[in-house]
Amino acid sequence: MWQGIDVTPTPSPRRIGAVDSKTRTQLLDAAELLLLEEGYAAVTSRRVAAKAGLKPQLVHYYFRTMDDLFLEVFRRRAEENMAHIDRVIATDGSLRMLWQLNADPRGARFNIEFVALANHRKAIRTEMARYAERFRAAQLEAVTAALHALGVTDDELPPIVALLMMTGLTQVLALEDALGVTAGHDVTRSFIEQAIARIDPASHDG
Amino acid sequence: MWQGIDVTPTPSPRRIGAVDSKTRTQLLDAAELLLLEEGYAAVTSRRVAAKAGLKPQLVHYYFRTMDDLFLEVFRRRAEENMAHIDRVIATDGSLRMLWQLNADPRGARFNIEFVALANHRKAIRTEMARYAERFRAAQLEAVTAALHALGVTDDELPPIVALLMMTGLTQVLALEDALGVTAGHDVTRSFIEQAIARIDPASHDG
DNA sequence: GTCTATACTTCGATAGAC
DNA sequence: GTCTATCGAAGTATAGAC
Repeated sequence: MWQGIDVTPTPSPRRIGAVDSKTRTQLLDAAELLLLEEGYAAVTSRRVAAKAGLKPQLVHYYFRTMDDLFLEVFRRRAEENMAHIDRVIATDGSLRMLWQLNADPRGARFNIEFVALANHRKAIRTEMARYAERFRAAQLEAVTAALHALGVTDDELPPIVALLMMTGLTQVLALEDALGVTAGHDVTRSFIEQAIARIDPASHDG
Repeated sequence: MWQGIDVTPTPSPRRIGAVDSKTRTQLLDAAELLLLEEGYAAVTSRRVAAKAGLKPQLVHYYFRTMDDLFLEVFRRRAEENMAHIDRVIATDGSLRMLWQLNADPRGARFNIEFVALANHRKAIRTEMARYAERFRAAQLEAVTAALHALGVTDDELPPIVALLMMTGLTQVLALEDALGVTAGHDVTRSFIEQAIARIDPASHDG
């Protein structure tokens, strides 16, 4: 299990609540919901507490700073995603499955907020980079195996290019969807699915 | 010229500074810089004013609300981008040029912040959607013309798919770059450039 | 181990002086 | 047309009571 790395320069003398506390989990849930619904700027100690039906000061009892809270929200989701990816790939590492894995719009939305946050919070940027590399490695391995198994050479289409295109495309679709701009999305999705079906006729939907 | 649409429900009686004021421009510049450097959460009336070397209350003299300020920052950039796109396409609408147009990392970064902002500010979401559609239409027209001129049929590669893939790819490259994750980026960029050179040998770099 | 009283800072916004 | 004095609400964080 992932332990989390404490990078506190001089450990604060202040006391922090137990990590297995039910209240702590409620605060994390509330923070995550708030982040998804209203963006990171809405995740303040007062609003998180209000959403959880608790006193604002409890946020700072369980999390030394707001950054610590953000980090925990991120890690929790990231670990879950990582496990999900590993599970799916182990079961069915087909191109079709890898496409579906990336096409989840909820994950994309979560991403948008954290990327923006990472833009100006060093601790979060570092943690995101760490997970981004793990996600990338796991998916690249699967894409490489899938393409090679189908006889696609690196000259025709390098696996990393296929992966980055897939990631970029799903990201941009999710992003525009959030804006309410969806022209051409269906056409694009079915084109990709047909392209996958063409080079990998064996894998098909349930 | 774009006029801007006032959607104020009941027009506030409060007085607002002239749009051609030099001070107003200084505030917009400061806000944009702050947004790029530290993210939207750093764009507060006090910090914007401090960066411009002015009093905080001036922000609310020139902009009724902080949302109005954000909208103006966005519109200013968006108009500039739109003009740039139109100019480039009119001069050279080749695939190569369209790729380079999207590959500008500064624009991508600006985008990230505003997408995150748009996630929970309706007025900004609406304005972003409006411009997203204009950008899309202009670029789609150019991509369609370029592909058809090269004999690429819609069955082989629909223009909207090509455009969304290009947009997504450049976005994901910029985004990862900001995180410090750049593995495979160079390989991908040169693969795309070679692919463009292959189907469009006439267009080449200066 | 859990929670609360409280300090002090910064926020957006307005009313009114020049 | 331009700018300032000031308000009330909300922000993070700590020290100490239970």
